[in-house]
Amino acid sequence: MRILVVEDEPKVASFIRRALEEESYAVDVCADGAGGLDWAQTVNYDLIVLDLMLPGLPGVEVLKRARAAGVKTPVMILTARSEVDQRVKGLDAGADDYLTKPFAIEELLARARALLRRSGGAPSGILQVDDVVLNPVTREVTCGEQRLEFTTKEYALLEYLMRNAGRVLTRSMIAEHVWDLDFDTFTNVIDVYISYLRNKIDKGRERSLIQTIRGSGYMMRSDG
Amino acid sequence: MRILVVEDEPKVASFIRRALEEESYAVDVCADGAGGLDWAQTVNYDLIVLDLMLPGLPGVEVLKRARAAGVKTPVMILTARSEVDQRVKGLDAGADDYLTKPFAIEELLARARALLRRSGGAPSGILQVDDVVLNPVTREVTCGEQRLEFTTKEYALLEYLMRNAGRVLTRSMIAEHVWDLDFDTFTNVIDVYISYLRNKIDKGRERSLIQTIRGSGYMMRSDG
DNA sequence: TCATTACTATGCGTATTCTAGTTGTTGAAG
DNA sequence: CTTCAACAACTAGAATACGCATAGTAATGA
Repeated sequence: MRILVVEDEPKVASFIRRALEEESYAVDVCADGAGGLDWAQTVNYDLIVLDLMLPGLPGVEVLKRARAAGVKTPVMILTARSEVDQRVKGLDAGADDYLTKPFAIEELLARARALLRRSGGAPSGILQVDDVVLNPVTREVTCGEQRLEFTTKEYALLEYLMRNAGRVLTRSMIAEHVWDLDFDTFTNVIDVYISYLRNKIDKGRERSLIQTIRGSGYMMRSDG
Repeated sequence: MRILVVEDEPKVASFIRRALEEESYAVDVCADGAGGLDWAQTVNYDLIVLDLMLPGLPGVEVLKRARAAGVKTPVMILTARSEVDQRVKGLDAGADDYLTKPFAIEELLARARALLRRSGGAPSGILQVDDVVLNPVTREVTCGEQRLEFTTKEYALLEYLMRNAGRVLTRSMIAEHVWDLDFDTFTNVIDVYISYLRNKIDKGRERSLIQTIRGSGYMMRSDG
C-alpha cells in the first residue's frame, strides 16, 4: 500500500512517515502543495494524508484540483483544532476523513486502515484466500492452523496481492504499490519475492495460490 | 498510560500534571471545555480527569457530549465540596468516579489507579506474563521469588508492554506512550531501554519475554 | 558534590533485501 | 515433433539496513 503524506513541518512529517513505514506501507513525503498535487496525479496512491496548512498552494486547493483531475484516492486531511472552517471546506472539497492536530499516532493509523479497508472492499478488514488468513491490524498471517512469519517486504507484497485477489497485477503495478519510487525496472526482485511467498504459503498445495500470468504479471487466486 | 486533565486553574493543573507524570503517566492538560472535548474525542486516553467548573462549555456538558460521541474512557470528575448537585449530574452523565476539592494528591493518584485497573480488564489489576508479575498499585515487580527494581522510565516501558502483551507495539507507539509526543526520530533510546528490561527480566531464560519485530517494534509474549 | 537516571554514539553481527547468473518452462514457428 | 526465443523460477552470495551491546556523556536531584 502506497501512501502520500503532504506536510510541511519536517518533524511531524518524519514522525508520520516512520509510523506508517513501521506498518509496512510505502510512504512518500512532500513538503509543499504544488509538489503534492503533482505526485498525487502522477502516482496511483492508495491513500493521501494532506495537511491543510501549507506554504504556497493551500491544502484545500490541492484537494480540489486533484479531485478535478480525476484522482479518486481517499484523502485524510489534517487541521489544527481551531480551524473548524478549514476542516469543513476540506470535507466539502472531497476529503474522506479528517484528523485534528495534535493527534495520537495510533489514531492516524487506525483511520488510515479504515480508509484503506473501505476502498479495498473487505468489510471486516481481515483478508482471506483459501486457508491463508491475513489480519492487517496485528500483521498476523496464518495458514490453516499454522502461524507464518514474513519479512516486511514479503508481508507488504502479500497484503497487496490479497487485497487484489482475483485481479491481474502487472509488475509495474506491484512496483508502484509495494516498492519505492526510484524503482529500477530492469530487476527481478518481484519474481524473487513471489518465489519467497510461494515457498511459505504453498506448502503441500498442488496448485499455487499465486498464479503466473505469462507476459503480464501475477494474480492471487480468489476463492470460488 | 495516557491521561487527559481538563482543568482551568493553572496551579491545580500543573500540580496534578506533575504528580501524574511522576507516576510515569503521559499527561495532556487542557484549560477549557471545548478543547477538552476535542482532545477526548481525538486521542484514545486511558483516563480523563475533568473539572466541572470550567469557563465556556461546562464540564457536565463536555462529559455528556463525549459519551454521546462514543468515548468510553473512564472519567473522574472534580468538584468543589459544596457543589453536590453538580457532582450528581456528573455521575448521571457518565462519570466513573469523583473527587471533591480540595483533595490530597495521594487520593487522586489512588483513585486514578483504581479506574485504570478497572478498565484495564485484569480483574485484580495485577499484570502477569510468564513468571513476571507487575502490581500497578504498589509498582512492585517480581520475577519468580525475586523482587526486581526499575527506574521510572524502565517501569513505564515495562507496564506499557505488559498491558499490551500479545500486541505488536511499534517504536512510534512506544515513543508516544512512554516518552513524549514530538519524538526525535533518530535516536535509539527505546532499543536501549528494551535492552535494560531484558537484562532484568530475562535472567536464565532461553527465549526473551520481549520479542523483536524487525522493522516495526517489539511485542511482549502473551502466555500460551 | 556525588550518585543515580536518562540519553547518545559507535561498532559489530546478522537478517533482510537485492543483484546477477543459471536453470527451467512455455508456446509459437519451422 | 523439434527448435528456439522469450520469459519465469531458482540460487547463491553481495550489499545494505537493522537491532544490540557497550561505553561514554548529559541531566537530575538529594
